[in-house]
Amino acid sequence: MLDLKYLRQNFDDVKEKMKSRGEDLSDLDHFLEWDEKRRQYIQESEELKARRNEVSKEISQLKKEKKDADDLIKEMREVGDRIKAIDENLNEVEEKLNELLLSIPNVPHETVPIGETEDDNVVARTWGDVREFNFEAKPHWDVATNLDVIDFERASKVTGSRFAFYKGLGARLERALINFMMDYQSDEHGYQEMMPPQMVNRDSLVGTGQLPKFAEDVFKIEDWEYFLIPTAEVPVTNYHRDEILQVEDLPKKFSAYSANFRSEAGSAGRDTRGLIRQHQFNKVELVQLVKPEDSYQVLEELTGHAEKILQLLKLPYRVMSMCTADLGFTAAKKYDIEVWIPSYDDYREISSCSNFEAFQARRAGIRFRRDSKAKPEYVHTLNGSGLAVGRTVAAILENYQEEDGSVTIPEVLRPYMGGKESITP
RNA sequence: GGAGAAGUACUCAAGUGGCUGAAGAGGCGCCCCUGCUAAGGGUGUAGGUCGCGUAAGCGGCGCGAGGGUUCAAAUCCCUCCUUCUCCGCCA
Repeated sequence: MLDLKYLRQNFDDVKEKMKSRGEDLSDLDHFLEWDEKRRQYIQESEELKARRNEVSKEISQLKKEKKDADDLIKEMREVGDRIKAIDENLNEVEEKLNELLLSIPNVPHETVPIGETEDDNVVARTWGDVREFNFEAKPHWDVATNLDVIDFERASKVTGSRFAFYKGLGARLERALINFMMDYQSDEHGYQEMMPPQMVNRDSLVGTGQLPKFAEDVFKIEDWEYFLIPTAEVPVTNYHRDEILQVEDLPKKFSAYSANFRSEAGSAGRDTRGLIRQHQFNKVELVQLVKPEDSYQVLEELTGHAEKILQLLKLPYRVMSMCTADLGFTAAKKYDIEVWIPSYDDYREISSCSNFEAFQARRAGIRFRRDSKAKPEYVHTLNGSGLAVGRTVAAILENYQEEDGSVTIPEVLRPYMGGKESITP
């Protein structure tokens, strides 16, 4: 959410920047009108309320003196009616204004490349050498099925498409990755470990920006105002919702493992095979709440924290700086980390690291005070996957496969795999 | 799920229609006295939000949340949320 006053004062500038995101701007046109109306209603209403407060004291005085106050009471009855009418108008326009504000995406940072499609994303750096196979490399779903470590078929029987059973060493590998990532992020990068609720209420999803605009992407629990989380970002960022933090508490660094649930509405037919696009997947998420002046440096650090995991797993990747058209709704700047997936003969997103500046903090009411006398300011929020576990498994199965169908276990994971060095048929 | 109790400022807490636009205490800030500690006196204290204003400032809202009754609500009514106690159920 953008700041009301900021939007009022920089309306044309914001409009221009929205254009660079490829946003439909028709909604924006009412803003100035509604904003003006709102303030007009507030003034009228408050003037009457001040009068009512004053007269109420007079009435109280008169009553005490056993004098007649009927005229004043009658007058105030009318004033009360007028206030009620004005407040109804006010509520109406505030609702519209709020809805509009909640639907406006974040303003891109000046360092974000301008672009019109995902093809305009910029490669920031690449790491590692793509392996040359001297045999025909298989896609991970074949590798996994042949090793009997993942069962997609029975998952569709038990649940439906886009689900998987991990079995045996496959399940162990998934769990090893979760533990390795969690351990590493807290031990080496100073994140505080969190295990969040995996369902959240509506306010939390509004806070991080999934609602109201993207309701079709999240699963809602029938008969409840609860939703399955699409990412641990939601519960963890909202942990401090509607709070004022002390400056000494910043930065807040949280790492959280959770399952993630996404309806993948609009993705029918894409990545239908394998682990790449599931309705449920595991992810370790990094979340930071920081002082505004620190957030861009922290974005670089946090991206590095995610990259480090890929480096330790020795999986080749590249970092993409998302262009204005591919930023998503909430980010002011975003890096996607893409891991090499041989069967796609391409890099695929495995982590997404974003600086939201105050966009989420304003929605969620997360503030801090620089000292005991200072006015509260909004924190900047950031998050990034560190990493998406299912896609990491896919990358390992493919990049570490051998001609005999076995898969070598990356060294750093072996302590988590009971010392095993490979998964064999 | 059933029965009951409670949610008031940083904390504890008084308060059943107007002098509570929030007593009192603790804590915290400032001042005085004393003075190596401790004690005492005075004084201030919603750290929120919105509107108007260049500003000083003025005003609205604000007693868990949202409605309602009333000239006037922390106080009366309704709905909801949370916490606690007992019972039931349960990994």
